Amino acid sequence: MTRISRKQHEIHQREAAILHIARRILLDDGYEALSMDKLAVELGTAKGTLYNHFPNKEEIVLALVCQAMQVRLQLFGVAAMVSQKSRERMMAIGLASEHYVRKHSEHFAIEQFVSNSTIRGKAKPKRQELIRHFEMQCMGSVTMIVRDAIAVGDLKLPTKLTAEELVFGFWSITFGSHVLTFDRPGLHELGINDAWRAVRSHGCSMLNGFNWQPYMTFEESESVFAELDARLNMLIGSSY
Amino acid sequence: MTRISRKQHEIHQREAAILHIARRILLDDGYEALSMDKLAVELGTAKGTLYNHFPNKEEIVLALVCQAMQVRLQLFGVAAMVSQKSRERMMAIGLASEHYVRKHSEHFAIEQFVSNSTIRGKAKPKRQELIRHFEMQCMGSVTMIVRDAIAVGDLKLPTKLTAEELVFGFWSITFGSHVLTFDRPGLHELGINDAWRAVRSHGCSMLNGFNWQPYMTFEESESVFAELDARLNMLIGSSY
DNA sequence: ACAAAAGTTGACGGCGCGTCATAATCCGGA
DNA sequence: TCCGGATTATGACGCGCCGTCAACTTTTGT
Repeated sequence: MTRISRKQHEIHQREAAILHIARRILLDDGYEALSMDKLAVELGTAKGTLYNHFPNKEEIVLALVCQAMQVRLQLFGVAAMVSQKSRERMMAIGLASEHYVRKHSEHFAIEQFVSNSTIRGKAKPKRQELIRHFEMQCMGSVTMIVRDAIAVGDLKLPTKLTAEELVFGFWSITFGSHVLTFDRPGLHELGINDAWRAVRSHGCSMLNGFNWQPYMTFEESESVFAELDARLNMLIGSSY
Repeated sequence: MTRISRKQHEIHQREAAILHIARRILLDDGYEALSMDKLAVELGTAKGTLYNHFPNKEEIVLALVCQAMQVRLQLFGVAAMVSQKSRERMMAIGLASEHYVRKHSEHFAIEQFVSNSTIRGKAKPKRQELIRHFEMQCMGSVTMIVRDAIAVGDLKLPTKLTAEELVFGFWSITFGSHVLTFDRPGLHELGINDAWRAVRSHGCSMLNGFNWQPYMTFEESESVFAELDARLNMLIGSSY
């Protein structure tokens, strides 16, 4: 009995160790540097053993991606609860994204490795579904804010646009700018001094463009952002 | 004399042939399927010959990326001339992006392969500069529209935001949504029925959020988009 | 016509992924 | 305590890929 659980525990622990080492290699030396042989050596086992845990290299990376998406999802969940006012909740989602990219860049970076690549295709269907599930949950948590805003009368959907399509807009700008910020070297030299501030500003403009009440200039919104950020950090801190 | 040119011509032609074949393989079978051996076989020469033209595989792909960026740059150039009104010129840039992704997807797809990857690092500095140059030119052509708009009084920059940072916002939303649209399978199932329309709508909202004159509801803007698109297609057609 | 320069070739070294026969270890029952 | 079947660990191996290089062929200039 104790032996069964000991063995199973050991196996479970090793799975975590594999992911841990893999993440370190990915972050330190990039995707190219991650090889199964190296991983096995660092783990202190034979290569074959790795294949008892993961069917191929891609699954390891995608397992890391799943971890990352969970972290983001959690942040979004917290952000959605940070205020009663619909517009502030939406702003908080933006902040949560920013927080994720800046403070959990190790996760964001790993998401980037697989974003436009062939890696996804090599995963087992189960993993693909899982990833899709996280994506939907993430999107769902934001869509709910939009629906609430409409219900309360803070927002009216633009012509023939669904709530999801509106979320898509926010998703695009956040995703787009964060990707650009993150892996474009030297935005600074292009005249973009504070990309993060710019993104917040653009998000604010977009909400104004949607006529999402209450209207807010970016100056006004900055103190709100500060307040939301503080609350967000508190909630995140307490949720550990 | 004729022999000199014949030989040089042959070499030049082969370079084009290499790129042509490489593009086909990339688009048909993905990045993983592109191998130097295969390329050599399809080209009908020995592998070593490839290395007289390109120092490594990545350079081949990045040469394709350069071609792609030139196409985009050309489209942007045309778009910037499609109207006198600053806001319409900006809208045309959005349309040009859309046009690029939809009608020249073979180029856009290739840009995607290298977007967040290790490939860029393996290129020669010269190629890196070239890519950077295209990027700056692209951005510059849009920044100019913003500056013009400010000069004419159609637009006032938000607080402490540079013209480049404003362009960055547009770049983000366009880039972000197009990447999401392009390589996320089944946005449709997420409730996003017409992603292209949604992007145009969001761009419009953003411009309104910036108070870029003249103010336009998305309904109003749709006919403008149609008109601009027609003019764009004409200009593009005539520039071939 | 001929030698030097330029271009071509494909076998080779090295590396990475994933497999599989073999060896080691674990576990329940006698 | 010991045994035999089941589970897990191992690492040499097959295969495919990249980039090199010495040997070979073609082109160029004289």
